[in-house]
Amino acid sequence: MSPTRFDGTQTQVVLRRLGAFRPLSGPAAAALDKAIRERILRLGGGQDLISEGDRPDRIRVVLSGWLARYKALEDGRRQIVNFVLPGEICDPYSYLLARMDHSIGTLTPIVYSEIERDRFEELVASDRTLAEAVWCEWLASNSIQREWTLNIGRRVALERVAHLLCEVFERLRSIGQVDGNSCTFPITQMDLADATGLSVVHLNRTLQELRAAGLIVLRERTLTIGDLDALESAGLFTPAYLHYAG
Amino acid sequence: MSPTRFDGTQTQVVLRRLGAFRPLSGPAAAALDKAIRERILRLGGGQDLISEGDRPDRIRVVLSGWLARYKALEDGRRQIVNFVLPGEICDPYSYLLARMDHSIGTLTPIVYSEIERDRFEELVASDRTLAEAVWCEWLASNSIQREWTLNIGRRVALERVAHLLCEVFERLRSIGQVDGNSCTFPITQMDLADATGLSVVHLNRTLQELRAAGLIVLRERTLTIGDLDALESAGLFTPAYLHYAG
DNA sequence: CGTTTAGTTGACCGTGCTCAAGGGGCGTGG
DNA sequence: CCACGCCCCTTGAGCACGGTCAACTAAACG
Repeated sequence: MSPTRFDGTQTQVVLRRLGAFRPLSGPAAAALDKAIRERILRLGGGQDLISEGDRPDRIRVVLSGWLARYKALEDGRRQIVNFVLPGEICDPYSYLLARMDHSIGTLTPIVYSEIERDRFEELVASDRTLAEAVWCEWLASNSIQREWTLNIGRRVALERVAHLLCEVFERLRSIGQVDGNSCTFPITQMDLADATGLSVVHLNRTLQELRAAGLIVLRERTLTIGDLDALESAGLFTPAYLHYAG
Repeated sequence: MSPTRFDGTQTQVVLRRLGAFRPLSGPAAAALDKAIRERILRLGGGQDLISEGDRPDRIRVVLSGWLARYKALEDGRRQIVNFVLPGEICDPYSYLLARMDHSIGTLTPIVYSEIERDRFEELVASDRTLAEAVWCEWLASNSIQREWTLNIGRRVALERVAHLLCEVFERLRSIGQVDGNSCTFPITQMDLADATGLSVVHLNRTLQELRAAGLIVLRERTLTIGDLDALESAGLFTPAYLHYAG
């Protein structure tokens, strides 16, 4: 499925993602689905959805494509602090703070939906399962954030990259976007380097190490994991921090 | 003030911290203060308040002393992913998830208050300013989390340590716990190393570099900043991400 | 008074960075 | 249609930042 097409079924990914934390009541799911469909938008790759310093005033949910939360230093150094994958809410409640403390940019072209603040608050106020699902989704995102800090602070390059690949694969699996042991992996090595705190050169060499060990095949924007157990072991990966109910 | 004494005024630090995000209504502040006073507890240094894998089921707020959120790898590597300072809420809403994804341990003896989940939910449901303040406090904690990821991923050792010292100083200032250009700094170099993703040896040398440059004096659990502007500049520190309303 | 914990220093080494160059794919314009 | 430029990936060489190992000191503590 092309990331820029919208075929009318993609709103399902949001319900599926939230449903991984709390089963949504029928009415809540219907109301959320309706709200999402009212304002579907697109954005090309390499664009900022919102930038550090902006005033956040609405909610956005990703229907397809990948984004990155990132922070940049003045001299150009950049750190991606998390990915935002399909089904995820970009910025729940962030309008409570005056300014964005980080940017959210597209890594690929995306399709997303915008929901105004008031509308969003009505939605979560109207149904407890929905409110809790949104909360959990956000708490899980914070948990991933912490795991990334551990990843960058205490894992060596090979572990670090392996861990990230395992995480992305699991996150995509939870929304039904893996096919056997393969998934789309539409980002550049420079993005991966900025996500792992490595230089592009060293990231490249680390990927080749993983390839040479038969753990992954990564080409043409597709990741295939040769031996998931081995990759998880190489990355010291355990999925508990993703907080999926299953 | 000894971190283990409770003199009856320390509940103020919580109101002060929350008030930095939203002015609390009088009744909300009074109700919160009352709830905090009902169950005051103590814990020695080097203890876990809650451990990874535990089921969270209540709220705790820190009245005095420092804690760390941390994650550990099986082989002993440890990463502190954030500090929890006086006035902060350890785990708002984390009981919505089944298991803790990280541990929270004391770096010093602490005084804290426990509030049961139901009681806490009543409190925040009863007053919008309180609910928003709690939300903001949590959002700000997430923001610090992101800054730490940037810090560890993209700043070199000297910048990294300088940044952390600036941040802690600002956080303590916001709760009135700095004295001029000095503040208590009650943690070991090993804790600092685990917070910055450095080895103890290299952290020690980095501190000495900062000392030699006249930027800091750090001894006997007290940090004195010689030249705050210079330290902030060395750490590429800007306080916007702390989200203080002032 | 012995033991433990925290801080410090030296020496050596390795992981990962920098700089530099080249190749391949792809879109664009001449 | 081909040329060119751009982006992304890859590779080599050299080096530096920061890690590891080890030993020693000083303070805290029982």
